Amino acid sequence: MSKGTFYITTPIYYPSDKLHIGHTYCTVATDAIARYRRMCGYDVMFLTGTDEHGQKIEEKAMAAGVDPQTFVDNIVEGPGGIRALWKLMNISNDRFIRTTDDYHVSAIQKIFKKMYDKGDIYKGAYKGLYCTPCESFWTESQLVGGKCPDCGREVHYAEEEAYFFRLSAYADRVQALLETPGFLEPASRVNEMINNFIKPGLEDLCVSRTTFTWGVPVEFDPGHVVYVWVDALSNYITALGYCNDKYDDYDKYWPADVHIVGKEIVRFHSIIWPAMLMSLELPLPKKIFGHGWLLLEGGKMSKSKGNVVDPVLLAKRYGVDALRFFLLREFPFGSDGNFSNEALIARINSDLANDLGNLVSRTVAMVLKYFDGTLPEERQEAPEDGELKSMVLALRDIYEANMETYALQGALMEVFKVVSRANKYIDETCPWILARDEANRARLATVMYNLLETIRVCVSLLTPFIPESCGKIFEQIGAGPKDTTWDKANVFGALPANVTVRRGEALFPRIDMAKELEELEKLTAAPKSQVEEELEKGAGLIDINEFGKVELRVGLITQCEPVKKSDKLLKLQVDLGTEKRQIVSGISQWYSPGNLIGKKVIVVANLKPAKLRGVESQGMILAADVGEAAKVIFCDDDTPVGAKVR
RNA sequence: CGCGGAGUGGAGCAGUCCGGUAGCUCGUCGGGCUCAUAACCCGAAGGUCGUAGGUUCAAAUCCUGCCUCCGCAACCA
Repeated sequence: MSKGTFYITTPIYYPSDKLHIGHTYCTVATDAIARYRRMCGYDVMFLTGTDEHGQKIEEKAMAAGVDPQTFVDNIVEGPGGIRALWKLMNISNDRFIRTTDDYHVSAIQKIFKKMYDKGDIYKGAYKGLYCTPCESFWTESQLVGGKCPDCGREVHYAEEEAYFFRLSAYADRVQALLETPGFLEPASRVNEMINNFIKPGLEDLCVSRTTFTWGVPVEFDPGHVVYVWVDALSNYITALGYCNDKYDDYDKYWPADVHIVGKEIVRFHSIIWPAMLMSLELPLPKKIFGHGWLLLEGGKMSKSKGNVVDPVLLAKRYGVDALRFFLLREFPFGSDGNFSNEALIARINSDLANDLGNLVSRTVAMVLKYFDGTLPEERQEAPEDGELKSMVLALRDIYEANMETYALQGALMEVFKVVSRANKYIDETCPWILARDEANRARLATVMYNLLETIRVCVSLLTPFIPESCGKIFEQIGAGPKDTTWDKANVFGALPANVTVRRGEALFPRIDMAKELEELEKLTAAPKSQVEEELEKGAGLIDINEFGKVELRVGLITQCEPVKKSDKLLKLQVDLGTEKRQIVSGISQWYSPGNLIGKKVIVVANLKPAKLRGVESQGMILAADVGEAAKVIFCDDDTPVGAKVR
């Protein structure tokens, strides 16, 4: 019966913040694929998890006043955390890995050592210009006036020891791999990888850090911690038991059939990860699939835009299945898609409520009304049954073809074509007219049976996408577990002839679009401003002396021009009364030179100079953040130039 | 000339590889039906396929230039 194994993974997510709809999208898609494979008879291993090390976590934990482990424990396992989110979203992962799990940590140390012993990891020097007080390396181009861009002090040439992975040694093999059809999909990503990273030359990769401690220590060289590449990517094998005794499935499931990843991390998975595996002399994953992003109003989702969509809110409001369905039905899996509340509600209403939910509802209602819920066994076929039946019989193959190429959207579209056809079939056969004459009893029963069979097949195929709702529908149409298998999905006539239906609740209630949009607006429109949040935390308060360190003055803009080769920068000449300053400001998207010349603004006069796009900036002008945009603070015309502001 | 994606009826998209009557979903308008979650079914209106050239009997599709939008990367002091 088993068709073999199928190992599928999501990325391991970084628990520095709550996860948003984008992470949910990726995980839900992976879940649907995993469920599909199980339904087909594969022995599936579906892995997801969290990548918990690194400087950012360390800093976040410190800011929250807890140790890093407590911090990540809370985000991962705590209430409203990542595991709770996956439970809510009905994710069927077989395993969950945390990179802070003991077995993973010790496995990473062994992996690191293996690569070191082989000579693929070597101790080298991270060379560069070093600023001692800032403990930071800078490249030539990052320097400002030859000095540290952070503090403005002198830098000196220094070397710091670090471990490097000989990525360059695998460049040719990686390129060949990338060019292997089917390895990296969608195929458009292949050129991107080759043009951006292979062609310019692959450099060896720094794989250890000494600047923070929250990571896997390099066993044979304390003081170094393993950097994210080795630590995180290896999760795909440590979770199977590679280099550890916790699990024993490596031989069974590796190599992975597919790593589902977001397009932003395609590079790590299609270049660095294979090179690491080559070094370890392990088989390579069969496929990397880079899905697209959900964009909001055409732009990227980001915290600073305040437009991060909360999956919990949506799932609770409309149902987990409705959200799952929307994500996978609305967007082509490989490309970016525009998320909007309108689209969500429209999709739920049209496909789930109007087409599928209503089809089930009207069919069950008719069987109850005309036959008291149980069909008689007499049948009478008619020519108009043919088209519906043949569509149902052809559906599984078409669906399968789509699913095999990760065209989740296409698979769903095909199922709904048949759902629509069934609705049309009701109109063609007019059961309510048949019901008027007892002589049509056999014909009427046939129509009902055909509808139930159509629903059975369609819903069987929808199970990987909306598992819970499908269970409820099966109950309503009287389908038992043996009627809803993959093998029965290309059979017409699996339900018993005298099938009994049961009335159930409305599965997908229709949503009042205008009302809901208003509600959603209210719920999402009031995120706390950053200032409020910081005040709440009691952090970020300064005393008057600290404020006094900032020298603010009124300045008159006398000249203004765009900085060449820059999208955002304007070069301003500002008169401060006692002196003139050149200030570069990133506001050209919102202001043209004409709107600025002659205006009075507030200038931070004692800011250390910095170089932006090669142009020196001797201060900064104050502007308010308005979402992504900036609004410069202008002074009244009669404010004297040079006046101190406090 | 940094890398990549995209511009197709009001909205969102398919079609572009392999030129040949421009298609889908939603919305709008008209009609039908009454089993059903004011749902369902039928019909109609609406597009010089970003733009300018070129190749061709024929271009949304191939070639060249240009414009606009988006993402990544660099600069939002």
